[in-house]
Amino acid sequence: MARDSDITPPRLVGGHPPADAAAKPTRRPAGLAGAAAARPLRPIESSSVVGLAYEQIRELILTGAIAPGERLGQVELAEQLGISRTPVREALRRLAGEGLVTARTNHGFRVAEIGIEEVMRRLEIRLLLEPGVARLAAERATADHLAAIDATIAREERARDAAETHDASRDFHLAVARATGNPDIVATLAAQWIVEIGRRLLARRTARPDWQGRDIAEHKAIAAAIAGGQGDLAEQLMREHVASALDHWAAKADA
Amino acid sequence: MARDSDITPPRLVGGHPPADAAAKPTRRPAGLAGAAAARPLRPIESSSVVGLAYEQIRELILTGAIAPGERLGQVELAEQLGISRTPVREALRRLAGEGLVTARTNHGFRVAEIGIEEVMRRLEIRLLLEPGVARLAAERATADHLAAIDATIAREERARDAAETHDASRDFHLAVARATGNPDIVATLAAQWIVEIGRRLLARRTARPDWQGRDIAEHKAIAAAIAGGQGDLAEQLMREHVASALDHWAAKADA
DNA sequence: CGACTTACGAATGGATACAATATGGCGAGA
DNA sequence: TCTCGCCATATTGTATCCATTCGTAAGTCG
Repeated sequence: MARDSDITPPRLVGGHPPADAAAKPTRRPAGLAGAAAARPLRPIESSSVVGLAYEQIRELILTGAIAPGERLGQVELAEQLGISRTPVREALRRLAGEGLVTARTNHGFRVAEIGIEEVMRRLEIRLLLEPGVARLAAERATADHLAAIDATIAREERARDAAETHDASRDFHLAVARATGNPDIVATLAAQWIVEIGRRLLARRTARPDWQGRDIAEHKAIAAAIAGGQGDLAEQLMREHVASALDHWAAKADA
Repeated sequence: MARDSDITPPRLVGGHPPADAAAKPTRRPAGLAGAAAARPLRPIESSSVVGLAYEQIRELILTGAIAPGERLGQVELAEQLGISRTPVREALRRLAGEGLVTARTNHGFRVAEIGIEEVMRRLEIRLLLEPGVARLAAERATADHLAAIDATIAREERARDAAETHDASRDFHLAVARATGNPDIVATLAAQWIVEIGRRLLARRTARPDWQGRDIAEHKAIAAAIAGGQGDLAEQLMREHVASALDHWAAKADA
């Protein structure tokens, strides 16, 4: 079959994947080479057309190429992807399960809208989850986990635009979650970012001049607390960290 | 996650989905009449065939009619439902998105397995979330919310078997989550129950003689704290409530 | 002149047909 | 007897086709 392009293999987020080994920070093949170690053989990434369509449509949505609220015509997508409508529909259905698109019978699929109030709802979930996650991470993190966390901070410092900054920041939080050893926590937390479509709302946030530097500083403090096994401190720092983001958005909502 | 649209119906509540009207005869009788009857599947005879197929397959999995790990043959399901494979596939893909079934390309769909360690991973998420949820509920609950919470406790007391008890107990926790006013919290929490396939593992838990009564008593105490606006107390009681469940399963895991 | 009706076109939902892949049995050879 | 390789069959994956519904806009009546 048309194996046109190398695909992004295991989805980072979404669904409830059973195993988490091979933790991959982002879809960049670069970086961590020998970390796998455990099993020399990795299962083959089967490239079904559905999977490819899923990846591509997802990327279109996440990069903002298709705006929130916009219609996702099945024929149009199928033609552009060079496939038939059937796999497109299944890919869309899968995206709907993740909340990236909405579906109404006989009305087709649309890119999910997201407003400030929804961002705040998600942040509230993070505020409930992440302090405890940080505590667990401090109690359980292995050396590999700590290295992975540091790597995301390094990426954050190297980031050159809002999108990279956002991705690295998100991956920091997911790396902390991974340190709990509970893959379901990672999946649940990752779901809170899924709907931040297009990273556009975030662009406004990161536009605030001092934000990025402050974010990184807070991340470093949290990482240090985790590395030092200081569960109470990590919990408290993470709570303040997420709460400040929530406050920031709340202020924006009023304006 | 769950947004409106009929593709994402309520499905959080205990009972069966509401009966749908609009009986529109399918234009294809497709006579393999006597072949069915193996499973309690009734042919679908309404619009939105995917949704209905989803409901029925989901019910089969949740009630344990199809055991975890068992294969979900597309043709078999399609024939028993009296529809074609296309909507069946889409329903299965949607169930895969929720983690109820697993999908491997060219290998078909299977009912997801779940073991004690997975139940514990889910409980750990609940342990992170629910204390804070209880606090928020105490701060925000309206009279309607309180009534809904009480209703689930009443159902719990009326329950006559393990399945009813389990459903009512789950609905208590979801009703508390609903009192936070954040629907995403409800969805996130609900996802933690989704994979408790067949309520079978739970049957063993509820088999413990004093369990049900103790559960109800704890629920009542939590509800009282929420109704009284005692956020600290509600949080603490909920933490102990969930923690005891986690301890219980941990003990089981050792045995 | 405006609101309602009604046809037409386009796109979705579902069914069927075809292609590709895996599963299981059988036989040959070590 | 066990293992490997091959073939038949069953099942999944994808494409194509038909029926139905929705959106739109022209057309008609008040």
